[in-house]
Amino acid sequence: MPLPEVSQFIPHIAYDSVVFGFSKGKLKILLMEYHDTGWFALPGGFVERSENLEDAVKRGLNERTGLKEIYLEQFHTFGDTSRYRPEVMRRILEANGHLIPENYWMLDRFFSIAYYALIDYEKVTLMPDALSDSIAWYEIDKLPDLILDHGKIVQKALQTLRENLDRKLIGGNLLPERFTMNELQAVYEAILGQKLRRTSFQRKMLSLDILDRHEKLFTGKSHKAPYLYSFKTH
Amino acid sequence: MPLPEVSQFIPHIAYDSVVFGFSKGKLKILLMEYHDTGWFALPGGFVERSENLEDAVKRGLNERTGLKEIYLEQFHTFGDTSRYRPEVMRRILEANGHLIPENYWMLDRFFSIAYYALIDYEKVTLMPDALSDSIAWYEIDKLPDLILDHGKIVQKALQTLRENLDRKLIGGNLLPERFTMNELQAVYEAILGQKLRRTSFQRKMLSLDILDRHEKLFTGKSHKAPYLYSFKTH
DNA sequence: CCAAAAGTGTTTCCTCTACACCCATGA
DNA sequence: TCATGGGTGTAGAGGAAACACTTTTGG
Repeated sequence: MPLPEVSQFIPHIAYDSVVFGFSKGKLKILLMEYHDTGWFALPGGFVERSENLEDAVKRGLNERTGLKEIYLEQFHTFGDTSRYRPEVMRRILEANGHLIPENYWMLDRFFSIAYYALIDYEKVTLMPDALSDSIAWYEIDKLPDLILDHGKIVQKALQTLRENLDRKLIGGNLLPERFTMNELQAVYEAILGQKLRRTSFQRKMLSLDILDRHEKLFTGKSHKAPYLYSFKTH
Repeated sequence: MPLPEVSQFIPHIAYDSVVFGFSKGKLKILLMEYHDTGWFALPGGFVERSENLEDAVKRGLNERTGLKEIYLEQFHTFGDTSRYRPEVMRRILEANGHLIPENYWMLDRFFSIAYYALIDYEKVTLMPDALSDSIAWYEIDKLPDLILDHGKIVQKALQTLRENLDRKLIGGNLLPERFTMNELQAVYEAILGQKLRRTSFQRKMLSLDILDRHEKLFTGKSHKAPYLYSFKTH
């Protein structure tokens, strides 16, 4: 695959996405590992000349996860000069066997507009891009070192997610359509990083009047079967 | 003054600032009026090649208000293609008597990183820039029409300000060092757009343990003199 | 019947609200 | 002494937290 031409994209502008998923009781995010470098990074990309910013982010996420409808939230734009480390991108491109032209646009200084996404872990089909060995899930508290300021971006994403937890009905976007109260509580606990009281949590969620109660889920275990819930649509 | 050269600035990237001040019981923001167009816009600018984003915003605000220390908060980046209206900037430049070169960089598509600032109205000395007739205060609910999406930017700034009102101790940045409880309440009411109860407000503020109480303020009016307060520095 | 987990009732505590009252000030 | 606005005391309403209790399930 040839190097992207600057004529296709807007120079100096990139996005990075922190994609949250929930599985086996753990909060996870997606990371790319670049060929032959051992370097990890957030999935990101560039904006085409006539493309809306948010459409660019959705396009990139669709290419890597196969998802069409994605819950997205912009949370910060990173524009410090300390992000300007042309040797990092140079090494990534060279490790892919590219010959880099003089003054190549991808080695310029970039401003990164950061988004977080919330997705249903089960619905994702991961597809690495041309520069990457892999794209995979990593537990939020067991991340490898990331390039540039991507570690800081993850921390800011997590902080914003916590602040928005009550205001924006985040929980549902990380679960399948129908879920038990226990599963929802596990999501909240994973995001906040602390245990919550079972009875208080249940009452609080029910009092918000945002859940529909459905049939019970029989698991074969010898105890009362929990109800399934879904978020109200309107 | 000659047209700025692209070599000095990063193309495609701009910032806009919503500068809040409080005076005579009203919440106000700063607007520029451009020469010979009747057009109003937020104070904004470009980022120099080796300049941190936030330093660029502070530089721009310092040039227009004379203030050195400014409370700044980034709240959103606007990147829709609908913002790309080169004829707007062309008219502004031409109204200033400039001859515009072919493919001039200021007529390109721009992404705008928006900040809001909170400042002490009394400390400001307003200075218009080269393109503007004036820079002046406008009451937040009596704004003229603004160019491009600047109206949307103001709305988003106000919304973010309201959401952050409790979390970030905003009130103090809009007042002088020392103020009465009544003045602080007036700031809150102006931001929220609604009346608050006097006694509840006082108790709430005091219970937060963020205020120091100082001497009384004697105004010569025939009633009990209110205490002056300041925000704790710690 | 038992163990385990889900769901609900109840008591307690704390906070916010509403309203009243007292205080300080200058005319 | 009065009018005005500032500050605080207090009783009641509302909601969160803690704990106990009941319910449901399969072994």
